[in-house]
Amino acid sequence: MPTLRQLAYLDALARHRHFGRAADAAAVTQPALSMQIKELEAELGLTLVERRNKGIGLTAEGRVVAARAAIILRDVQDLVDSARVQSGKVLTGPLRLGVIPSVAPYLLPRLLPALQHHYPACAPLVRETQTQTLLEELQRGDLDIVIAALPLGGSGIETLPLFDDPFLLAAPVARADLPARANAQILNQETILLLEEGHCLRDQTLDVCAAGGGDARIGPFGATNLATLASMVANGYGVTLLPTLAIKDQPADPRIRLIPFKDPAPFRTIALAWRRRTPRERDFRALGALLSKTG
Amino acid sequence: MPTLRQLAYLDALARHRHFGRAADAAAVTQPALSMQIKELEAELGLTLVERRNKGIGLTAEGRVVAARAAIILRDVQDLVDSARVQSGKVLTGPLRLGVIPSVAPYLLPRLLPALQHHYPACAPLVRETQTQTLLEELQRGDLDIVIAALPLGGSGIETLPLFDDPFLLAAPVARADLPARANAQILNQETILLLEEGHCLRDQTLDVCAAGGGDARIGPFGATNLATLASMVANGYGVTLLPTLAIKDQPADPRIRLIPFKDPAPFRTIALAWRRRTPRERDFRALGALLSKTG
DNA sequence: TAAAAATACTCCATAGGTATTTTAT
DNA sequence: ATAAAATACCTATGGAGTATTTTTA
Repeated sequence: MPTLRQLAYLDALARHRHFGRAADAAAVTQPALSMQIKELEAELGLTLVERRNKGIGLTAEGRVVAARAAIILRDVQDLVDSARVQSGKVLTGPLRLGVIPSVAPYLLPRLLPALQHHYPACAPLVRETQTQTLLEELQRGDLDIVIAALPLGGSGIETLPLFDDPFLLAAPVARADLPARANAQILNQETILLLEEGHCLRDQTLDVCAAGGGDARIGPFGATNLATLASMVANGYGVTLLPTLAIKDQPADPRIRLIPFKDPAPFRTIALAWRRRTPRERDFRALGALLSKTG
Repeated sequence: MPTLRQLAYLDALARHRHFGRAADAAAVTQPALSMQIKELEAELGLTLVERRNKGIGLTAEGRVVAARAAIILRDVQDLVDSARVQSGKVLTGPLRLGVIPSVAPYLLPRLLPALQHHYPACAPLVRETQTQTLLEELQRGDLDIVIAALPLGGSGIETLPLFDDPFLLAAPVARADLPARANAQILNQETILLLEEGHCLRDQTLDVCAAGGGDARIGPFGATNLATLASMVANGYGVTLLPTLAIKDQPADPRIRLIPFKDPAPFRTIALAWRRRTPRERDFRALGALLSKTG
């Protein structure tokens, strides 16, 4: 029977496609990892790795075995996590937290100190990227928990809504012609500035546009973060929707006019998401409670 | 991170509830197993085992951890099996085969030699017990494959029908009053001898009785195998249904009269069953093909 | 020829065995 | 008092490190 160590080394190799870097990731030397892989191949009677000069590759069999190994390793991690939870410890140890870019800079400055205060034994590790990537990493077990906007599809994902985050229309302050209360139809006459493809906020903004008739002009550049988007608005390139979260703790840019929507105002819902089979649900609900209190 | 060895020892301990016997099962000495369990407890920060004088028990946490460990160990076995299948080997190595008692003595004498002949590297390990137990052991991964009668419920179980096995009415030879062709109604006038509770053949026989009106008398004893049942019939205690499989290769008892049913004759369907997620499906289909050819 | 993996070798941690003690009923 | 697990101690295996060679694109 192979050892977990061998499976972990194979997993590292599958991720890095390079013996040396995989060994670094596994915190051992390259020969140590090479030997274990060789041993595993001998034990299984298969060639798992195609040794090449530049960047090795897994064989077809190697990919199958590595995929199984990844699942096993995740389940072992779950076993360890379940033990930790059962020993009564709430939110202790590493917490690999993924957050979408349109939330991270506004929520984390409040969340992380609160987490440190209420759960000093918790060691959060934050990763910021788009929803799709976060969910994939969640499924693989590379992340423990994700903060993103609903809807969060994907089987095996459980969500806990945290709060609704209404959108505001952000226009250059010069646009005195705009009314005090916006509606979706207004957007039709405007150039809408958006985040890059793949950002959920982009899609949510387009949804609002569609609700208003849907023939707004789309700005030529996609921003990578809301601050950039806001400064594009400030400089008169167009208008955009900003989530309340993004402006509530920020100093208002005097060149931007923020216009609330008439009821019912469009909004997004920020939620926690985790793997359904996680043993750490109690941890995650505790985090949810903390976020609701903090937010 | 715990080692697979530690999880395997915990699994053995959960099964045997006794350090010494678990150590035997794991092919190590008792202190070796004790040490690893202790190490695992230290690593997880939990007490897994209640040490008592007579027969230890797992704690609540221990049961949870052991259940997870069992799944992980089964998945590792699947990984190894998948490697074996991928290396092109068909039906090699151990094959833990479960067969119901009303099939085993009639099918195995033909199956095992054929298996030995066509797949000499295959090492079958046969277990004979009732369907319910077989299916549980299949799910747990204690068996690789099961031969039983349909229907075989249970999620995650895949079945491959092998052949239909018609029932014959077995009566004492003195019963010349019975017609040359039986039907379900005849059973109403008879004392029906059955296998013990839990045998699927018992239920199938009762189903036939129910189809014939359902007020036959049930014999007072439940037999544990068909040979006993047949000898009870031979000695005039009543009648029963025998599957064709059970008599086709056996010397006929001259004191028993075997009466075929009118079409459509009642029958049972013998099938293979395996875990849906097994990596050995090719092995099992090969076995199915062999059985269909042999049978 | 240069990057990367395999090999050679040495060392040490650790799993396992035997013998014995402790514990719990 | 006895069965069973823990402990003590020793041994041997094997995993890991360093240094070096081999491989391959």
